[in-house]
Amino acid sequence: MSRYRPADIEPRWQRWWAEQQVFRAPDPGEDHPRAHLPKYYVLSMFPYPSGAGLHVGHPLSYTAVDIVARYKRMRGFNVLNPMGFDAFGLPAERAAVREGRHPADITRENIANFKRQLGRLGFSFDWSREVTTSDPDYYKWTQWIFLRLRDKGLAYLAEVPVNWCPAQGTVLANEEVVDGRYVETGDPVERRLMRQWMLRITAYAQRLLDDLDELDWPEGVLEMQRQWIGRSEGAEVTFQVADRDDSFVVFTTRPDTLFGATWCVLAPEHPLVARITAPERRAEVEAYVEQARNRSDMERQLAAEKEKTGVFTGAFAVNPVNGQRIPIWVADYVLMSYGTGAIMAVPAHDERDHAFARAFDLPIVQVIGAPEGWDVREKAWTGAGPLVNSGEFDGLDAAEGKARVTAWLEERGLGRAKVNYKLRDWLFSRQRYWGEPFPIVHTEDGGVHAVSEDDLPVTLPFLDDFRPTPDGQPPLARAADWVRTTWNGQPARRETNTMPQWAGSCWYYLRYMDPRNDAQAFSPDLERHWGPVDLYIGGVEHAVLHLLYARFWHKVLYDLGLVHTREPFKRLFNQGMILAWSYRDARGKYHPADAVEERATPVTMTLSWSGETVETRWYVRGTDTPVYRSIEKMGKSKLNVVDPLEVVERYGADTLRVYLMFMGPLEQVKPWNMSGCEGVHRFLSRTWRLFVDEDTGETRPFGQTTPEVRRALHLAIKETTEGIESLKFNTPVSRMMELVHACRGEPPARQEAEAFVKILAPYAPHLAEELWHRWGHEGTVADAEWPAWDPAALVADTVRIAVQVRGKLRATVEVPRDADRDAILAEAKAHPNVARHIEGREIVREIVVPGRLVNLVVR
RNA sequence: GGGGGCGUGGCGGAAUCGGUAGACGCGCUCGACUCAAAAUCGAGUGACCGACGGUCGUGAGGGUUCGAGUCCCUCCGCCCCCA
Repeated sequence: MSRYRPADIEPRWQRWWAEQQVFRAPDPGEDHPRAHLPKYYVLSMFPYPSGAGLHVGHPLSYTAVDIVARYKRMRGFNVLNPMGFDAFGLPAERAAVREGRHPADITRENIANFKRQLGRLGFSFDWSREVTTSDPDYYKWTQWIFLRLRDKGLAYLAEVPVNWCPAQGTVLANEEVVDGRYVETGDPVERRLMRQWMLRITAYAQRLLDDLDELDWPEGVLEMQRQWIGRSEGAEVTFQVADRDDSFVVFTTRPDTLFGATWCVLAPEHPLVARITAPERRAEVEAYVEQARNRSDMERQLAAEKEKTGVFTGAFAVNPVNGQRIPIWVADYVLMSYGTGAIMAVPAHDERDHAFARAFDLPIVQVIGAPEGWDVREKAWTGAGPLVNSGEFDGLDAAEGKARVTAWLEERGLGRAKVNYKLRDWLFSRQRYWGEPFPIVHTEDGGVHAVSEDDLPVTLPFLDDFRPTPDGQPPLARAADWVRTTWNGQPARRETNTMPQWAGSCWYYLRYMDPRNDAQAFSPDLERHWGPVDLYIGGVEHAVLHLLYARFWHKVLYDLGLVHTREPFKRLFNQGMILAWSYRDARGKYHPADAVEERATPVTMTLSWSGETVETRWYVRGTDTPVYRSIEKMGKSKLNVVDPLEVVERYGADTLRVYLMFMGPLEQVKPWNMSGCEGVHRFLSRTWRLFVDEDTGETRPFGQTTPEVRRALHLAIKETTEGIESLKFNTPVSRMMELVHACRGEPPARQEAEAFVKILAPYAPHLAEELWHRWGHEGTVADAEWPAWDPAALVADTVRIAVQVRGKLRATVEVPRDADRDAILAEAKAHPNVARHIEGREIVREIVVPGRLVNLVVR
């Protein structure tokens, strides 16, 4: 072997790591040299094993996690770095219907493919802890946890509106419905009430909000979670319906503006609507309610931004503070699922109410003092000010006004202070086959019963048709023998809904701690040892739902005494998406990157899809068809997906890993550029050549370490150490490149060479392992001790000082490191170009920043 | 509409307790080696001008400062999340 050939080196070490079980994380108490070390738990969000296999986005976060894992291990930690598969889900079920195969077979094959691909990238996963959410040994415990939630009253059945597609005979997820149609087929979708399992996550709203404060998470994610939970403080106010013995409750964050309420609005679904609507208004109200019924909450709110719609019921309410009769309207921007499904409108001080008042010519009464000249009939005043037109409350500020009005209502039993959350309970059932069955049976008397723990797991029955039944029941209803069962001797039917894909990912990080336990979901002792996750890396698309759901389950388990921390993930980090060039001809047809070429002469083309005219130098190879080049998200349809194994075949896994890190900050969105791999590959080849004679293939003897190399090395150690700790993986690569350049082709002494290979090891583990063993080490470089940098080695004997005259750079001078102010100034002024600029002028100020610069201010 | 993030060479990016803008890499140019090519090595590479010097330059405009990519104000554009 002579040249750097990753194809020879990498598989060999991958095999060796697996055979030696180098990355198996021993449990405490095990007879293993690493068992007594302090733990460090790093976690990559586990993948959904899609049929498309890995794309370069997967190894991006896995490499970052792997670097941290290997680094922490070298720093003396017993590192847990597991991997598994989030294997239930719709795509496998769809593929099964399409291909006439079973989702379990498809999933098994996809997982095998993922593992084969992952195995080629040199990750230090502990595969002995692999979990798959669709495995009965795993979902047995997902079902078990569901029963614990049910025991605590956190799981219940409720009639809730779902997206029902009559043509497909199935319920659809919100994201599958756009403009009231199924996105794939265009079939109409309606809202239908169905009996569904719900999880009472709202019971944990305040804790989910409060405990965010203890987390080391990106600010953006914390903020998204806070907004999703959506806490607001205000009051509930009871309004009597005029001339009737009926009342309704509104939630408002502005009880201080109650005197300015000039009408109320009920949600179309509000039960009172039918009762209070005046006979002459009935037709119009019913038509409006019917039309609103089939729109999702989000659509309704979006539409309300553009145009206000609503109808008057003909009924009036009595404003409890001033006895005024105010009209009751119905409008679809008021949602039954938020607050109480009813609001009071204060147009003078709320922009949405103001727009509504203008649209329907409703009265506007000012109750908060606005700045001089502000006309609330023209524009709502939403700022602060004293209460006016509010009887005994006049003159109070907003905070006191809120408190006093609320207290007034409370004394009279007309209202009370209330905290409201946007967060809703979690719709936890799906009408799908490929998910966890509920461990629930229904008896004929309407009883709902948990399956006994001894009978878990409730396994999925075999089916060969995964469509809903013709009468609209979920696919599991097709398994008649499975559905029919008994409970305490009574005939019973199994629940035919399944759990959503989120279920399995709510607790997988716990199963990794004790993956083969068949008596418990996980042992509390092992959880006490390994938990919580120290570092969790994954895509920002899971910023809200997955992380909120997992936190919720964790808190429930905490309350059950099964986990010892309030939060599951101490530190969170999101990797940015990797984009890629795409090439489209004028008609919009995509061409793959290897079918296009760049030419010297630009040409203009008009893009049929946007009408834009653009200039391009790119053509379909060998033709005169110009193509438009742009950076887009990777996608099969765009023919711009980069397959990591293709990179591995061309350059090796080490190159892929280093390039992924070198591209830029981990969290940033950035485009893939294959020729960037070239540069990284050159760096690794240069490193190889530094230590291996290319002609003979022999390991070269160590040499002398020059001061320059020593300095570059310690700079690289510092940068790498600090970079990995702070998850800035890109600049350490630059420092290592500089180190190799500093060597000028001559190997340094053993100590420096080994230190270099140690810091390279987390990034390019195969190359590092190869050199480590060539130098006579028996064990893995992953067990070597992380090197320390010597601060004294970082400073050079002389420093270059910039010399500015009036803030403009005029020269640089080299001075001894310890030169004093006068010496630096003398040296600076002596420079001919500096002398030229200060000649004949008066120096009014001399600024000296030691080691940095001199600025001479002249007049 | 609300929240978060980002605008730096031909490209990815570096430098933010204010202190030489463009590290490192890609690309490009030139040179060495070679019959030649690949590979490798070396030099150069922000723009402009009267080039050992100078002017301009970090989305645009203004401000603070001896000094601003970095701090402050106004504006423009892009991305993500939510409504």
